[in-house]
Amino acid sequence: MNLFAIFADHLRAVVGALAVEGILPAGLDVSRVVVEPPRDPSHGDLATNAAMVLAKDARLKPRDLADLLAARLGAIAGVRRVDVAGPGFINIALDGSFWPRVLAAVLTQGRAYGSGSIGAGARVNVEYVSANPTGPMHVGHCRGAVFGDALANLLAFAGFAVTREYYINDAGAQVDVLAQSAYLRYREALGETITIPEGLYPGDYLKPVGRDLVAKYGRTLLDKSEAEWLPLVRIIAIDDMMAMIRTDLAALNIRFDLFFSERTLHARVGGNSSIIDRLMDDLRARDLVYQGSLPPPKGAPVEDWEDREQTLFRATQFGDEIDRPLVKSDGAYTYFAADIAYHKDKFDRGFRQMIDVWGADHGGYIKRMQAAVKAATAGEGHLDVEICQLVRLLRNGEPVKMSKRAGTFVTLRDVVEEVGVDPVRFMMLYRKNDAVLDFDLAKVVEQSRDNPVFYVQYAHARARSILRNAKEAFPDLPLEPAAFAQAELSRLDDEGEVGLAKLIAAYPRLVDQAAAAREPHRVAFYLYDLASALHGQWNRGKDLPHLRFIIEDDRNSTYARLALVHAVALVIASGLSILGVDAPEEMR
RNA sequence: GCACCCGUAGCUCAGCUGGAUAGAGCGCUGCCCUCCGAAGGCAGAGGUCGCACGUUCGAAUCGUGCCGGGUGCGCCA
Repeated sequence: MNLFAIFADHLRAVVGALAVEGILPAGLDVSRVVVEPPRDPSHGDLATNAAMVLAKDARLKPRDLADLLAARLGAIAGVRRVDVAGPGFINIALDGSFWPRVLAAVLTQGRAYGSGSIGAGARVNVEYVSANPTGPMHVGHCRGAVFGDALANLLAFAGFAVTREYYINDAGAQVDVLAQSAYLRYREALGETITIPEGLYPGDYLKPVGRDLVAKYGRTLLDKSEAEWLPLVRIIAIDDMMAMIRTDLAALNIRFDLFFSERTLHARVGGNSSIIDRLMDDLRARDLVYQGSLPPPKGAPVEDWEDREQTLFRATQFGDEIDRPLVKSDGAYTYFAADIAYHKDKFDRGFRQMIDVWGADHGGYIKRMQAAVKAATAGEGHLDVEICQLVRLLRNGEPVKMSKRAGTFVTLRDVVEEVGVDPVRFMMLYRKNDAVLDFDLAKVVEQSRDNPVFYVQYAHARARSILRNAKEAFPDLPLEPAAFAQAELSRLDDEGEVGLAKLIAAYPRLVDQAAAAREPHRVAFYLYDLASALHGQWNRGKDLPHLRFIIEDDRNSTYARLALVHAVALVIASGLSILGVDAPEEMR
């Protein structure tokens, strides 16, 4: 039950009816009409810009059109008053019976409240993390992982059919380096003293891989040439790295529907052409690939630039700034070529909408990838790319020093173990994804108002606590969700109570908008507001005892307020579950 | 040199896709526990929305140009 959507429908019906009657021209474009909560609550419950947006096409003055619309809107059941204000705003005030109806809907729908409006079951593929399988995940991966996961949750809640996908970069040179590094650890596990040369991965996390290789192959790999052992070692190493990454992700409560291997794109089984080969054939057939050379970048001089003929994709035809290479000088495909094939594969698996979550350092690749998707899917596929900016890790305001070479980089697991999943997830989402984020290890575990994670969880715990206490005061009151719908909700007429009801009524719209904008942080900020309203109402009961949620000698008012509290708890729990954060029964 | 992101209160940030008097936390000042969880709440002070033009009935939001910060810029991944 999205109040704002309902009134948007009412409005379209009114405009349609006026057109039928010949009062307004037919076919007015209502796409810019919005129904939203007015910024100032004294203006009413709903506001619309309809008159101002439609005035020009209707050939009426905004105020006159507003009067016309207002008269019709005033006739709708549940509407108490309609005003025209300012340049032509239409403000709608609902009568007191309306908020109880919203609450009743929440209590009936339970956790389904707010879900499923805009997705309409459309399939969406969300690809995120996709960290190289060459080591444990570090903090840098954390934000993209949490953002992608929460975005997927949000879209699923908004009614999309979401597939969560991880792209394993297991085909490039870096996994050969991984295999070489693992082979050294294998020899080490067999008793040799090793030194790890520059360019290989020095981390201790490869020692277990060495032991796994001994367990599987004994000493037999020692006699083989590199060309022979490398593929064998590579498989084990990648499997072990992916197992480690899955464990890291599990620590953040993140799971994927599909891990897609880049290697499968390159594979030529039984002498057949690979998926990338077939993509290239397709692009060539449509004259989107050619042999040519690129101009050197202007400005910043590139050392040892040499003009070179290469295989290029006509990215400029699809909005990119320059054509992009698909084949390396050694004849292998570029990462970009594989990536095009991968996205084409997603499209062929039935995804018209694809969302990729990338780190800030990949911002320069968005245009070429979108161009490629357009080209490879003949314009039918659509790729959105969400960029997660850097995270600056702090401790009490001081930057945490990290150096990969010194082995002092902080892993994702370190952070989760130090502060816990909930603070990590919430704080990573309590900022727009395209803004740099400061993450202070000391502050996020503080249990105070400074810490929004705690503040929101506390509101939920407080609501649950009220319900527990009510059970003692009124042992015979039925506190099951369904029974609450029988409460006399019209007793909720205090402004603080109505304020809470209005916030609850705004939740479905918020979900729609956050999903459409791909912005899970809006859910986090909304929850903060809702928590604040609950804490506020609680404290009003300190000064004004008749406003307390539990009134010992007023069973009916208590019951209505418990229904409200229960609805608040439901919505907080719902929002937190989108963020992947726990909604605790009590704080410890 | 070019592309993308950011610039809002002393600090850290929201601002509902162009609406009405720009909001919150921290910090500062002053209040509120014999009372459902004070791990909380209320009030006050504090802003030329980086700058300048432009579009519009209406701009923090859209366009153009500057200024400042970040990321990236032929075969790597």
